[in-house]
Amino acid sequence: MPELPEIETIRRFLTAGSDEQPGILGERITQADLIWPGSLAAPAQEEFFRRITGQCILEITRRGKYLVFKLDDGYLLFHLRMSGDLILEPSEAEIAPHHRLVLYLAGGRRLAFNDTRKFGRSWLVSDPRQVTGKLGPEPLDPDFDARQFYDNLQRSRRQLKPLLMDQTFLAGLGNIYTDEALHRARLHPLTPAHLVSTGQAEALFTAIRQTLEDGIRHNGSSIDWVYRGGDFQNYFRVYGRKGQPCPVCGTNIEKMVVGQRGTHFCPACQPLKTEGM
DNA sequence: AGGGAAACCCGAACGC
DNA sequence: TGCGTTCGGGTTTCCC
Repeated sequence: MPELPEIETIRRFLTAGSDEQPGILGERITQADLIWPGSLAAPAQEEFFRRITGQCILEITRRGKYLVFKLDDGYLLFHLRMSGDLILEPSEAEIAPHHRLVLYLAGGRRLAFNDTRKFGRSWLVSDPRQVTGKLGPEPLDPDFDARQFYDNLQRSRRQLKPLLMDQTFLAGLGNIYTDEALHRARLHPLTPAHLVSTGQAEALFTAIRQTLEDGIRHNGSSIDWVYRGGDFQNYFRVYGRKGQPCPVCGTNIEKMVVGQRGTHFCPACQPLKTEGM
């Protein structure tokens, strides 16, 4: 389930390649095959085929959980949602189950958008901001600092967990890394944002960055049957560890539902701060 | 404004 | 073993 570190891992792989094969920068798209039309959010199919064919992939960047392919003319964006993946394979390989969109490259390879649950989407647009325009700041952006983060927290009375997962507040955190970052910062998921002190905001800011950087360093997490390659799942402090000891204090990790999401935390390390405390 | 829920999906895990 | 049921997870949309 790709969050920022997993998306970044895929981005780096497609850009720089691996020991086995080079990346795809500079490759020309010779043909596109839309296997499940629902995976294309925009434009309409005919226009998509007309505009994508013959274009070169110049650059691959990331904005929040979106992958942004810069083409000769326009941008191709992917959101992998829960179960999506981008796979590089020989053009003559058999179309695997759950392939939704495939782009044939001039060099004899094929980029496949594979998505078991059909949640993922792609867009071909002239300006990526048409898709990513409402996203909040990038947590790893050097120009974004703890002070701005604190100011943003001050403006909200929402619970930290849903707020951090709100992509218009901060771009890139999903359920897993949010739980991990809150534990690292010793903040309860239900803490009202405006009650977070400057010191706590700084700790949370640092925790978010460290959690994401650790995830990226480990090439992301490979959980479920989805994305494979990373091993950060072996270093989770709280996520999926209900009933197991907190790595800091040994108290059993608890699980609750916050904003309809499974939320893991240590009741001892992350006490709930309320108004008046 | 913000919380809750439903919808979109399907494989895995669970219960019997 | 095999069947039916429940669950999860990112985002959008709708309702209160």
